[in-house]
Amino acid sequence: MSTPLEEDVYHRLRDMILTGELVSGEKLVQEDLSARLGVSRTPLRAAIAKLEGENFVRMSTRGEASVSEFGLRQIAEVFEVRAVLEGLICRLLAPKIERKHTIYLRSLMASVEDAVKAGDDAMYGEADVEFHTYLTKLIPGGNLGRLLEPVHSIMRMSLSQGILRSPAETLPEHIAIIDALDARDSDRAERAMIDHIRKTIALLQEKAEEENRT
Amino acid sequence: MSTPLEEDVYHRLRDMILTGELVSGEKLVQEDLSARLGVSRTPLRAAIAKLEGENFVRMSTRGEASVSEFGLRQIAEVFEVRAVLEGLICRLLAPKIERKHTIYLRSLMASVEDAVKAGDDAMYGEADVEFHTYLTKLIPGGNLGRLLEPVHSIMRMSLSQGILRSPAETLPEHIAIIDALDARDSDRAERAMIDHIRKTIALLQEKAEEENRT
DNA sequence: ATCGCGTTCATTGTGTACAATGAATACATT
DNA sequence: AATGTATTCATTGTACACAATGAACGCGAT
Repeated sequence: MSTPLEEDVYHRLRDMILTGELVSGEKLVQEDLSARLGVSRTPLRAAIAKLEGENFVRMSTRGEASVSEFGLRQIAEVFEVRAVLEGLICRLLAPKIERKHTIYLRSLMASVEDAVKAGDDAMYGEADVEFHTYLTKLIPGGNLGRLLEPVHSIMRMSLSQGILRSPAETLPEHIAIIDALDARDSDRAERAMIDHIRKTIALLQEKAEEENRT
Repeated sequence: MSTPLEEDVYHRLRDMILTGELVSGEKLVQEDLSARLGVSRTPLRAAIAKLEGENFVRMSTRGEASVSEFGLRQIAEVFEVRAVLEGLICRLLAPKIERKHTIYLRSLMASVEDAVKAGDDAMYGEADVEFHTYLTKLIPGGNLGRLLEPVHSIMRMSLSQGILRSPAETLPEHIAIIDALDARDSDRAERAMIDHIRKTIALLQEKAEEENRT
């Protein structure tokens, strides 16, 4: 029992939400879930409380927990936040970023390009997430990082639903960000990152409208 | 028992952290706390888990919970986030803000000015928080608002420690923000808010250095 | 004196039992 | 039939008891 059950349950529950195994808005019945996960209600409640703090779960006025709603509209909202926060990251990072990091990111992008040319689209999304989480993890202190972790989870979720722009669009944008970082230009890096994410937001809003129309 | 004990305990615990009754870094011993609050460990643990999700509490590798560290340095970090997020709020709000809101904010600032002239500095901080939380609550959906709630708690904490700039500096900045909102100028409103908060950050960093030197 | 070892002790993690609450259902009354 | 009312039932909230784990401490061997 090296790892507490609570933590395990927390991760599993979180994954269930992220993968859509637990659908948005679905009620979380403690007894059912504890049976399903093979644990008692006690660690489950702890996990739910933590998820509630992270806003993955909402509590009704009664005491009923339900999965927070993550429709296209909500994802767009979260991405607005993501845009300015990751912009901030670039701004803070640019003045003193080390070469090895930008080199790594460039190589990551190069490998994506190769894979896409070879017809392997699967790894593209993963590399996209990696690009953004990598930058986040470079910030010392990790306070900002902790704030962005749930946001990146949502990002992963959104692209598991097939919501993303083509590499042909995003790759040059990523490169532009790296270039600005290499140039130690805080303003340009921040701007490039914000523009990059806002273009995805525009796509999300388009899709949301389209969905509403039907 | 209309309100669940968990929630009550959660609020009390949170306040204890915010008011400094529980000091930064202090270990949270469940038995002690439950005795102190007059409840069993069960609702206490729920509250701690939730606070952990909100990053007010950190868990050690063991299982020991401790109050997250909020020194000047950390507050400055949080304020960086606050700056871009509240900037975003202004950006989103500006295009369609209603007159009555800006009128209210102006009257709030006017009353502060009067109070300060009369020598009442106490309400100044409160009005400052009110200014920022009011704007936050204007955003529909409340997703962004939930994200900023803990941040504003920290803001309140910081000024209970007497960390703030004089009204002579900040009042004109607040007015400038309101003006930009009234003009429906998103860019200017965002910029004004960010500049406003970053000036406070500069003060925080000054203080932090000064503190380190001693 | 220092290092290793075993024993206590403090503290957290988990399960289970029970209380409390609100919702759904069935029933009676008009 | 419709409405109001009592009763069951599903579900959460709380306490408590016990298990498990790691730390502090003392004690003996070298």
